[in-house]
Order: sequence, then C-alpha cells, then structure tokens
Amino acid sequence: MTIPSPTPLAPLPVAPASGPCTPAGAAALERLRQWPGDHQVVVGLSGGVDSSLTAALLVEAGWQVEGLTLWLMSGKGACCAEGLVDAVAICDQLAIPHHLVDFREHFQEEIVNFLVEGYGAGLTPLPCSRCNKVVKFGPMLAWARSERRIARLATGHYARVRHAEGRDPLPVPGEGRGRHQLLRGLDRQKDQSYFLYDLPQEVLGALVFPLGEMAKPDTRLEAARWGLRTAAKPESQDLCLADHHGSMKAFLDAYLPPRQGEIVLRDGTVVGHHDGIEHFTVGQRRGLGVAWSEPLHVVRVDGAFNRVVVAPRQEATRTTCEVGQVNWVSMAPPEGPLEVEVQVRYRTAPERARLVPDGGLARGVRLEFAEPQFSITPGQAAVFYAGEVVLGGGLIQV
RNA sequence: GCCCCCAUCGUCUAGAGGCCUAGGACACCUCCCUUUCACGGAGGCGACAGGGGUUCGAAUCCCCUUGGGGGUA
Repeated sequence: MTIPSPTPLAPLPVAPASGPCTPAGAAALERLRQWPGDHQVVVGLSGGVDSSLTAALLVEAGWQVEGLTLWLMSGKGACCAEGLVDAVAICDQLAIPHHLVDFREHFQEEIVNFLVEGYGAGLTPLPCSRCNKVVKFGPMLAWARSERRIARLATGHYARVRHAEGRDPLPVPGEGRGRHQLLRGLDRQKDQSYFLYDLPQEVLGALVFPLGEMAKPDTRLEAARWGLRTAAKPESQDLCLADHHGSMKAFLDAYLPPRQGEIVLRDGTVVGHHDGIEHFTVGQRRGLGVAWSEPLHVVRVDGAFNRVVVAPRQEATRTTCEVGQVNWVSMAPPEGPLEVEVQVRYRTAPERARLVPDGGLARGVRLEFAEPQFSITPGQAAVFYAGEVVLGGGLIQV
C-alpha cells in the first residue's frame, strides 16, 4: 500500500542553504556522491532521527530516494503510528515518495511467536537480529526490487559495509574473497553491528549505511541543519513490541500464564519463588526478591524443572559455550580453530576467545574464552569480531 | 502452667546510657544507561514489639504485658 504525502502546512526547504556542518557529515555526503553504481535507493524509515537523516543525506547527495516504513505491530500499534507520522512528514519535506507496507502478520509469526516460545522454554531470545534478517532487511529489499525496481536499501544503522570490490584483507587468517564485509559503526557508543550479524551476503551487498562513520552528535547536528522535525527526538523508543503493553514483562504476561516455581542455589537449597521463568535471564540480579548476604545473580534458567538457579556473582561465570545457527559474514566458514573477539550481548565488551568449528552441530562452533564470562545466555547472540570486522555470529545454545 | 534466655528497617544485623535525628548488607522503588533481555551507575523508601519507670539524657538499666526458644517438679 502506498499512502500519498499530505500537503505540508508550511513549506519547508527541500535542501538546507548551507552544506554539512560537521566533518563526518561532509565525509558521509562525499562517500554517497562517489558511490559506485546507480544511485537509486529505498530508505527504511522508522520515524527516528537516524533514518530521517539517512534519507536527507541521500537526497542531498543527489540520489533518487523513496521512503519505506513497515507496519509491524498488530493491535493499536501506537508506537508505529507515531513513527509513521514522522516518517511521512520527513518524506514530505524531502519531496520523495513514501510507502507503507503492512508486515503485521509476518511480524507476529516470525518475532512475537519466536519470543513467546523462546521465553517459555527458559531461553532469552534475541528478537532484533532475527527481525533484521527475517522481517526488515530481507523483505524490504525484496519489496524494493519487486515493487519499485530499486536494487539498494539504506537504513540509519550505525554500522559499515565494505563491499566486495573494495574490501581490505581480513585481519585474521581466513578466506574473505568475494565477500561483503560488515564492520562496526565508527561511533562505538552507537555501534549496531551486533544486531546485523545474521544478514546474508546478498543483502549486505545491497546495503547503504550513510551513518556508519558518523557519531551520534554529528547526526543530531546535521539533522538540525536540515531542520528535520526528528532532530531532537529522544533516543531509544521503547521496545518496538511493547507499544500497547508497556514492557517486555507486560508483553510476555499477555501471552504466557504465570507459572510459579522455585528459586534455588546451585546445591538445590530453595531460597525463594518466582512467578514464571520468562521473567528471568542469566546474569540478572534485580527482581529476584531474595535477600542474601551478597547480591545473587541468575546462573541458569531451568525450563525443564521450571526453576531459576542463582549464585553470588563470582560464581556466576562460564568459560565455554556452544553456538549454533552460525552465519559467517566477512569470511568463509573457517577450517580450523580461530582466535577471535566475541560479544555475548549487545553492549558488552568484546572478549578474547578461541573459536573451534564443531562438526557435530549444524553450523555450530564452540567458544573457549580466555577469561571466565559473566553472562553467557542461551538465546542471545554470540558475535565474532576481529577488531572492527564482524566475522560472523550465531545463537548461544543451552 | 515452677525457673532461665531472646525481641532493632521487608530480611540478616551494628549498637554494650550521651558519638543514634539509629549504621551496614541484601531486598524493594525511582531515574540514568539501552533498537532484546540483562549488567552497570546515581538517588530513594524503610526499624529500636507495647506500656510504665530510673536518669540531665535510654535502642542501650529496671518492672509489667505480648510474642518466640530452653530447664524442673
């Protein structure tokens, strides 16, 4: 479905009077101007600053741009609706077409069900990487190609893609020929590469991340220069799932009935009770309700026995884990062991580990960390890095 | 129903007359952080079982009541 752009109440300038006000903005613009190949692109617009500026920079660089917003949530969809208003307004200001595609059913099947089943089983599923792969990037690109005959997709993610033809050698031993590399965003505070590890090569090859080398403050300054209505919009919205529920807990409570169980120490001593394992994740401290001589953290969520196992922090570590459903990004699957850096959660520091390909697991590897790790959690992603480069990643197994 | 011991924030406790407008730990709440869930950071709420005494002054001493633990006919 395509919704027509409304007539603006007050005409806004299509382009600002002056050029970029930050070196990063100027560099981003220059990269877009020099981009090899055709300059037609569909921009995924969430209604935030990042995607707004992404569209604006592409327009400023002379690209032929069309905006696309996905309708994801069923029900009222309050957050989506709010984002949609801004997305439409931005496209209007930029004088580019805006499209809205209804993905609610798809989102429900692929993400909502995935979350409910995962949490119900005692995992801590990561929705974002799956959503990026299965709901956003893949389908958006397919839509752009089939509906608009446009081969490229741009988003406001803080990550970089080094396309096959211009790539540098891999920083680790391995085969990277002919691959599109995924790199961290230059602004390490905002780097979102963790959520993108599962994108296939064919998608990576079509991506444009104009903000990959921008820092967040640059984005805001440039957005303000453009007079974008989203320039000062607050940072993180709530979980996009949560619109009419308010939080993940409330969201899960709407799908999973309360199931009381025990909170136990490693030796089986019962120290408390919980109202559903879906409210707990490995490493968690708050919300246990157990008063102890020192803080207790969750070390295991036992779906089979409906129990939550807790221990003092220094005992809540692991040194190895199995990773499944691995997607190799910037390199071909390695033949043998590899020294890598691993993030086991978004926004935790990368940790040194030895990665051993596991013949027994389909697309599996085993990680042996140099130091004990605090919160290795089944369901979360383990993403393998070599410095800036995303080598690959997968899901932590039970 | 004869004799002894104990009684502080939600929990575990510090406290042996003025340094206590009662301290700490854990829990809890709020905010910050954050495209997941968490971690983390900063604040906050919160108690001397009740009633009488003794003292210039009592959480700290005495008495009674109440509520929990031991011993003898």
